[in-house]
Amino acid sequence: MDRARNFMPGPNQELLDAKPLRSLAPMFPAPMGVNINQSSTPPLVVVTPVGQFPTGFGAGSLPAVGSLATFSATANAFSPAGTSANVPIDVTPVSAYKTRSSGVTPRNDDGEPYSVSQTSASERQAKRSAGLAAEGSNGVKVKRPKPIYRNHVSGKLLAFLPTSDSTPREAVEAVHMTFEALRRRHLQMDETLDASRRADLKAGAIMLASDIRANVGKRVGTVPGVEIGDIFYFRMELCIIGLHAPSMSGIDYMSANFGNGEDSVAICIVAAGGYENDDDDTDTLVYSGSGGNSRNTEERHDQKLERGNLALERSLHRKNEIRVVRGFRDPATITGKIYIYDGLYKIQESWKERTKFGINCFKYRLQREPGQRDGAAIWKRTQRWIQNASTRGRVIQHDLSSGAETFPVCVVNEIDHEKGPGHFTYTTEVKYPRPLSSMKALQGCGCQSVCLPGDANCACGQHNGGDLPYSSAGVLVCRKPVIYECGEACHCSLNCRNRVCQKGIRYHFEVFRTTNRGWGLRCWDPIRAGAFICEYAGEVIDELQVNLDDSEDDYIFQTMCPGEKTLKWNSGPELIGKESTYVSPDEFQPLPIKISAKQIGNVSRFMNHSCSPNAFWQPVQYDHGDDKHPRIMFFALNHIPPMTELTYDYGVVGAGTSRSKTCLCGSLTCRGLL
DNA sequence: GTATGTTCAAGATG
DNA sequence: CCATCTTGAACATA
Repeated sequence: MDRARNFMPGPNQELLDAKPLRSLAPMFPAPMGVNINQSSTPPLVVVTPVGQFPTGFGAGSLPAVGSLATFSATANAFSPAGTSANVPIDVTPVSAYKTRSSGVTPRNDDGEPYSVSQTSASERQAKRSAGLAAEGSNGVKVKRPKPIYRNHVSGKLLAFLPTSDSTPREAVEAVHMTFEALRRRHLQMDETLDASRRADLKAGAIMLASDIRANVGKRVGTVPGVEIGDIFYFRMELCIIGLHAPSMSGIDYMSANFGNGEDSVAICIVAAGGYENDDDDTDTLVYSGSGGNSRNTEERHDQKLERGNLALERSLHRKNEIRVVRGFRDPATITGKIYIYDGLYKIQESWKERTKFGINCFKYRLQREPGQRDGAAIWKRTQRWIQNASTRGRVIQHDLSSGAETFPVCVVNEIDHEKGPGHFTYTTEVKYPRPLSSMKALQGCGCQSVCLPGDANCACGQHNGGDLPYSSAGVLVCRKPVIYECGEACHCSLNCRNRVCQKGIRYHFEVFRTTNRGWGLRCWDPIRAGAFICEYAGEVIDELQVNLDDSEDDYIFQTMCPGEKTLKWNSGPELIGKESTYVSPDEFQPLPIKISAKQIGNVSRFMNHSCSPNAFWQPVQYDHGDDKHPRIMFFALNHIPPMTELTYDYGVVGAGTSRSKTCLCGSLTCRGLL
């Protein structure tokens, strides 16, 4: 529908021509003047296959690989040295590390150099070709090409770094997960020392000093690997993935050469959501210009038409697309803020307005480009459902848990006429074959009131390896073989931060009909990386019990080795110079526990497999001490936007198992079988 | 709950 | 190349 417009020359043509210089677009065999980045199609397909990279560029530094088969092979048989050995790349030692000497050594060590991301590689390509500017007279000049640093911290491979054959989505995810790992780790350390809590800034400083980032350089339009609906909790996250560069300012803009001189255009805004306008209309947005507000030393004054304000004004006339990140109050978090990437908008009009403080301020009305998938609209919708569950339509069962969970678990089918999942009994917890009292007891701590991080006398802290596993916000810092929460033997209160999973589900789940994978699980709430999601409830199968019915296989949980994305979630330590806790697939030790959710279970039994999952399982103990049969808890691998299907990696099945099935996860790095 | 003050870093600018 | 300026978020405290 909107497509025809993309091919028409219009007032924005020069800008459209300018754009591909800074994106992946030149690699497409596209006719001149076609705006490739303009997403009239949903950005689900925005990922660029690696094969798009010309084999010759970058001084031959990129391998001429790129088939998905190649990637799956490396993903399956991951070995750190082997993988990186395939990635020769020009390495520059990291020399700056803002948090002092702790981590960085020049490249003198045994580890292999590692590629930051293909996005950076493409940036280099873009910068090299920028001089040629063969695309026409309107090439955008890159104003300040920055050196591309390679990161090499303490001689260790950095946890989540994408390889050169990562898709843009994987590159962004990898950078983002690295940031989150660093942030959680620094928060944990800060809380131990009761020091400053700006772990977001610390993580950001390390990321930028090491140049671990995606989509370096400014661009108009979509950012490769960033999808509409993606959620964030800190401004620094937007910065390191290349969505919105300024760490504070709400307006990101760039200068460009349009053939007839330099001009500035706005490229991204963060609408902080302070001004709640009409509820239902998420497609228009009124944004206020910046400046003029009173500062400590200055008086209030009228806003001036300069910098960001000027760029917005120029963008009104150029009619270029502007990315919009919308901030909302998130009632679920204490600080209560969440940022949602809402896709591309255009400015319709601007005007001056006198504020209540009596100063003139600029206002801009933005209209969302049609044909994009919902972003902020989903947030508004799910928040409404959370406030009043009866506003959720298409419900075929209002509470699958029959009141067992704090919040009802509804069942919806928007696909076909299935009436609901087959019968089972809902239970909130796993059920052991033997009474808990007969199992080995878990040791407890003697802490009064609550356990505190850094308390050497807290037995639970010591049991967990010295640190409490959760931050004060209840977010898991790092994967571990087992996590020991405080339990009955502990003297601390139920408010202790070391009691998370035992408090049960805190989200509004819905079981929904998928198009091709039966029933699936998703959530109305946003879930931040590291947050506890749910337990795998069911019956623990006694090892003595044999001859299981095959039909039960679909609902059996076993601790099989998950893929790389999950395994690397525990790689925070080496980022701050501590010993890596990475467990390679070779070293992976499965637990004997098997849980069947065929007869009894909870929402977890509806979680489908994905080779690129957003959740992972983690053994947790709190009501007994038998480490071979822990409870299995699911946590978020990365931030999960509302209404995103929750998936985990079912793991690699050993050869000769009758259980292998064709995988339908649809991930670009799908292993094919499960 | 909310009002206010302090501190912070990236990138533009001169 | 470097110093200065511009921004408002995040959080602590009142």
